[in-house]
Amino acid sequence: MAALLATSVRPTAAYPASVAAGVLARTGGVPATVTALRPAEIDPFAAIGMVRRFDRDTELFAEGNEADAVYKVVEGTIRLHKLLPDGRRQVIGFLQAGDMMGLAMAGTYLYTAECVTAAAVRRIPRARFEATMDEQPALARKLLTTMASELVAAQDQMLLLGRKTAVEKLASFLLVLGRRAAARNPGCRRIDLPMSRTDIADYLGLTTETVSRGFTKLKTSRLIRLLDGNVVELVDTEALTDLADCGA
Amino acid sequence: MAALLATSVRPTAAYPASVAAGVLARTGGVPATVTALRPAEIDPFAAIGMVRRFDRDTELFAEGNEADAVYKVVEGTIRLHKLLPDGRRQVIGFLQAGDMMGLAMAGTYLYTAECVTAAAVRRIPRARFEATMDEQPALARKLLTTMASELVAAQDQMLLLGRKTAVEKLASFLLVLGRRAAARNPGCRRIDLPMSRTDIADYLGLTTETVSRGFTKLKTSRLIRLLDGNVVELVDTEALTDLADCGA
DNA sequence: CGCGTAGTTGATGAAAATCAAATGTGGTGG
DNA sequence: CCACCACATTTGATTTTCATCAACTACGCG
Repeated sequence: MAALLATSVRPTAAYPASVAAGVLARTGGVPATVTALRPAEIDPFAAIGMVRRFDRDTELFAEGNEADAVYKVVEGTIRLHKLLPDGRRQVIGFLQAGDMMGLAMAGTYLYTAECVTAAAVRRIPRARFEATMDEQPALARKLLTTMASELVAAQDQMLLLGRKTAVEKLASFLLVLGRRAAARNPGCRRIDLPMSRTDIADYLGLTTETVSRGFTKLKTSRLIRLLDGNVVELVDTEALTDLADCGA
Repeated sequence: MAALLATSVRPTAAYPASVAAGVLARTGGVPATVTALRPAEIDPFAAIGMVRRFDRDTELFAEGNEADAVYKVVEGTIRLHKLLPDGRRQVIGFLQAGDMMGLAMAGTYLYTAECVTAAAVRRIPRARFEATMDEQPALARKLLTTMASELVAAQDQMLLLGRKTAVEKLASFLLVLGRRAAARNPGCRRIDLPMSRTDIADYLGLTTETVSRGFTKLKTSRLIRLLDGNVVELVDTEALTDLADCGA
């Protein structure tokens, strides 16, 4: 059960919020004019905090660190995990642009956050975060909705971890990523898998070997195709959904 | 994998909020004067909705039902679960007095809620709930904190389901219940287990047989004692914590 | 080009599921 | 009050799935 070595935080660049908003508009799929017109309504945090860039495998914060800030992913993929004392690891989730972390409201972070890919992350100091909520009462309700859907995702993951077989877990995982990809890019059946087999295994409660065998099985039965560059094509979404079963 | 039969909703009694507040004060450990003085500050929902009583094994709502209300448990134990099409069941959580459900903010409930014991539940229609949040902006922030700790619990449960062994799962489960019990009744090492072995199994991603063997193992190694009336005594909390490992 | 790591595939083992049966327990009716 | 019944729990035997151990292959990078 390999525990990834935690590297220290090494931001490769930092921008004030105004510059970063431009970065977001340019790199994201959203037209720059829209974000420029009413950034606060689209993202209440767009004007708060700094966007920092990090190399892949960099640790943003560790389980147990003082929770002094909330983060919002601007670009790249972030991995959250928890560890058992003997090194067994559970990946709690993979975050992409728009996802938030550190909202746990506890004194310390309850999981470790690391960059799966090079990433840009907006860091909002807790004091600023609280102040913003004081100014904008509607914000708490928006966040409540966000938290609610995170909770729903967590419950789906419980069903997956507790009751699904290895192949069902993998099919579910690919379908969820497929839906995320389709949301950004409608009709797209291809998904990027920037994370390693070990990451996937630790997310699904399996081993790398079992994940690998799962991919082979799905490939052999023509439900997916493995393309170059860690890209997977969902060939038979129908059959994958049957496998994954539930509404997750 | 036995799926419990869903019985229809059969409230055995209903009280207006004012009467129910009295019931709460009398049956709970909180002095009646305190709840009587400032109920809204202690529980913003104390004056909203109706408290209904239900028999054990009654279904409150089912996965897929229109989510037209939010609930707060007043008394008794409620079980939330999700099902796979083939009947495999995952218990998402056990709720006790003070816990809320139905906050998912989706159009339909995403899990089924059933009474483990006879229970009293305050039902807050969604419209009233939204209106109350409009009136009391601070409420959303309180709920945000509630949701955050639910999310934390869900993440701990992911670690449990994905990476812990059968006995570790059981030890963790007992410790969490033990902490809950101690919170209500400081120093208490005895916990009531109103739920069946099947419920526990479906909560921990195991079978009843494995849960039973786990109890036997913990009993034989003198970490717990099984008393009459589904009561468990945590004899060696130290050793149980070692077994359960993590901070969960 | 070769080294190192990530991923795949194969053989074996262990934990938990499944199958099966015995034992307890609470509730009901005689 | 007791006997009986249905069902929950425990215990035992066997099977299955997935983890572990081991080897090989492929890919990326210096």
